[in-house]
Amino acid sequence: MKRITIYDVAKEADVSLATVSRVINGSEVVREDTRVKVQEAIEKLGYKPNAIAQGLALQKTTTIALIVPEASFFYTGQIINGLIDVAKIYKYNIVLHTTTEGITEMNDIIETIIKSRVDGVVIFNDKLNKEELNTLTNYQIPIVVIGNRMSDETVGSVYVDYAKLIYDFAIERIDRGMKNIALVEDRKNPAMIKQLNDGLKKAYEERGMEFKNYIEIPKEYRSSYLFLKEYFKDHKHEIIVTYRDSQAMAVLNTAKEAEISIPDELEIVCILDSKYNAMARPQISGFKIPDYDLGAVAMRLLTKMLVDEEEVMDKEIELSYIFTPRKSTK
Amino acid sequence: MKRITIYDVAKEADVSLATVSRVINGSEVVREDTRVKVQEAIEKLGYKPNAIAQGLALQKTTTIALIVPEASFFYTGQIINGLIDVAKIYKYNIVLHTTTEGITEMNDIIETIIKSRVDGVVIFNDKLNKEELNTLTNYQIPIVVIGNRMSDETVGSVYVDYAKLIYDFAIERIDRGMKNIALVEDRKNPAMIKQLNDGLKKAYEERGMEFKNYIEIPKEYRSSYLFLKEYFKDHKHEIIVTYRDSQAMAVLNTAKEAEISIPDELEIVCILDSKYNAMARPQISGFKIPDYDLGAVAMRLLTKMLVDEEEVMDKEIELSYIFTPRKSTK
DNA sequence: CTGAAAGCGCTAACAC
DNA sequence: GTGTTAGCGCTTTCAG
Repeated sequence: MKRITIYDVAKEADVSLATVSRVINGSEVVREDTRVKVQEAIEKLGYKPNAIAQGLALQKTTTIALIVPEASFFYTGQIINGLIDVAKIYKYNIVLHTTTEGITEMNDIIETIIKSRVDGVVIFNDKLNKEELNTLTNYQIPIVVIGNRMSDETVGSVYVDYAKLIYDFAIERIDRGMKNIALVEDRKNPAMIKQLNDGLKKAYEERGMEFKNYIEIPKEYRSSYLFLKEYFKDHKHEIIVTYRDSQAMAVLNTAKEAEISIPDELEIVCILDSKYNAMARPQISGFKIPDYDLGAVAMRLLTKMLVDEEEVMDKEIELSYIFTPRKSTK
Repeated sequence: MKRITIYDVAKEADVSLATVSRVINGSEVVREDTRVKVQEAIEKLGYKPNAIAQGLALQKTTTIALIVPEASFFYTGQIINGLIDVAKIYKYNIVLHTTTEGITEMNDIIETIIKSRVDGVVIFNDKLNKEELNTLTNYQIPIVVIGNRMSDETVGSVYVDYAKLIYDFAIERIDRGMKNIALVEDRKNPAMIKQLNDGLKKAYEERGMEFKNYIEIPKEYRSSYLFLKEYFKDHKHEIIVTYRDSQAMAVLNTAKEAEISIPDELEIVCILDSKYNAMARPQISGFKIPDYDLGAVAMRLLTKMLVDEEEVMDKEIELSYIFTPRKSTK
C-alpha cells in the first residue's frame, strides 16, 4: 500500500490540497458538496493525515512527555490512568519516559524530550533538580510536577500535602494519649518520607515533645521484613506508620510473629492505601490518596497552561485525602 | 529563547546546513576542523535537532506505540519496564495508549497510531481482533503481540503458554492422586482463563476424566471474595488455581474463614506470581512468569522486524516459567 | 569535503 | 469558496 498523501486525495477529488486540508481540519468555509467529494476520496483511498507533517507545519505535536520512576507502576498506575483519560479528551498523545533509580539518565531524557518537541511535560515528584528543570523551561516547555509543591513560578504542581496529612493524624492521636508513634524509612521514596518526618516533628514539637521514632532500615538488610523481625525483639510502639503497602505488610507480619497484638498493642497505618491493605489480615488502615485525580488534574492543568500560555493563575493545586480506618486501628 | 534551527547553526559556523546535518548525524566525510567548528556553534546556541522535521524527512519517527489494557499496570508494569529498557538501547520513544475495558475505542487508538506514523506497535494480549489487526498491517506497521501466540504471518508474538503450564502442573498433581483441582474465573482476563481451562481439560482428558471444577463468579457478586465466602460453605477442593494474586488472596482469606486448613486440606496456586503472594500468610505458591523478559523480548523482536523488514524468522517466541512452591503447597 | 537544491506532507496567508 | 505558494526544519542526492 503506497503511502498516500494529501496530494493524492486532492487529485482524486479534483480539488486543491488546500481544500483537502480545510476538510480535514473541519474548516467552515467549504461548500457542502465539495466537502462530501473530498470525504469520499479520503474514504476511498484510506487517507490518514500525517501527524508528523502537521506537527512540523503547526509547530505543535499534540504530544506530552510523561516521566515516571521506573519501578513504581504499582503506585503510579492510577495516576497514569487519570492522566491518560484527560489526555484523550484533549487528543494529546503521551510519550512515556522512565527514570531508573540511582542512574542519572535524566539528562538523556530531557535531551530527547526537547528534540521530540513535545508541547509539555508531566513529571512525577522529586526526580527533577533545579538545573534540569531550567533546561526545560529555557526551551519554553510547560511543566507540571505531580507529588511535590513547586515554588517555581513557571511550573505547575499537583500534590497531596503529606506533612499536613500526618501532622493532623499525629496531633489527633497524641491528644488521645498515644504518644509513641513511629515512622518506617522507605529508601525508594526519600522525598515522601521527609515530608512525613517533617509533619511528625512539627506535631510533636507543638505538643512539647520531640519526635524520635524514625525507624531506619540498615543497609545490610535486604528487606524491611528482615530488619523488622529483629527490631521487634526489643522495640515497642503504639502506632507505626509506613509509606507503602508492602512495608505495612512487613510490619504486620513481623509484629504478628513477635506476638504483638494488632490493633490492641499496635496500630498500623499505611499512607499509600491499596487493595492489598484490605486483603491483609487484619486489614490495614490507610489514607485514601486521590491518585487518579492527581493524574487527571495534572493533565488538565497542563492543557490549560498550553492554551493560556503564561496566564494560568493557581499553578499549585493541593488535593486532599481521606483516612480509612480498618482492623489495624482500634 | 528563539527557536534555533539548523540554519542558525550553519550561519554561526559559517558552513552550509548540509554540513551541519552531516555533523549531527555523525557522517564520516566531514573534515575534523569544520566538525569542531560546527560542534562549537551547536554548543553555543544550544541547538537541538528537531525530531519532527527529521521524522518528516526520513519517513521514520523512531517511535513505537504501546497498547495496554488500562487497569492492569499492576500486572504489566514489569513488562513495560522491560520494553522501555530495550527501547532505550535502540533510541526508540514510546507512546502509550490504554484500552478501557468494555469500551471499544480500539478504532480510535488505531486511527491515532496510523496518523502518528510510528515505526511499529506492541500490543498486550487479546485486545485486538482480526479486523483491527488488518488495518494496521495494511498500513505496513509491524506489530508484536505480547501474551498470545498469533498465527498471523505478519505479526510477531511473545508469550507464555499458559495452557501447557497448567497442563504440566495438573498432570503431575493428578498422578500424585490429587484429582480435585479447581480454577477460579477471572472476568478481567477471559483469554488467560480460557487457556488455563483448556490446559486443565486436556490434562483431565488424558487421564480419563473430565474437568468440571471451573468456579464461575456470578455477576451479582461484586468481588471474588464475597462469592467465595459463600462457595466454601458447601464446596471442597484439593487445589485451587487463580490467575491473579488478589484472587489467590481472596481464596486464602475465605478458606481460612471457612476453617479449611492450608496447605493440608487445600493447596492454593496463583498463576501470576507477585510479591504480595510472598507477603500473604501462609505464603501463596505461584508461577514465576518472566514479565520483564516478555517486554524486553517483544521490543527486541520489533526492532529486528523494523530493520530486516520482512525477513525475520521465528516471529513466535515462547518464554518459559518456573513454579515457586511456598507455604500454600504441601 | 562541502554547498545548492529538491523534497518529506501539511498549514496558512494571500489571491482570485 | 477555492487555488497558489511560501514556509515548517531537516536529509539527501548531485555537483563542484
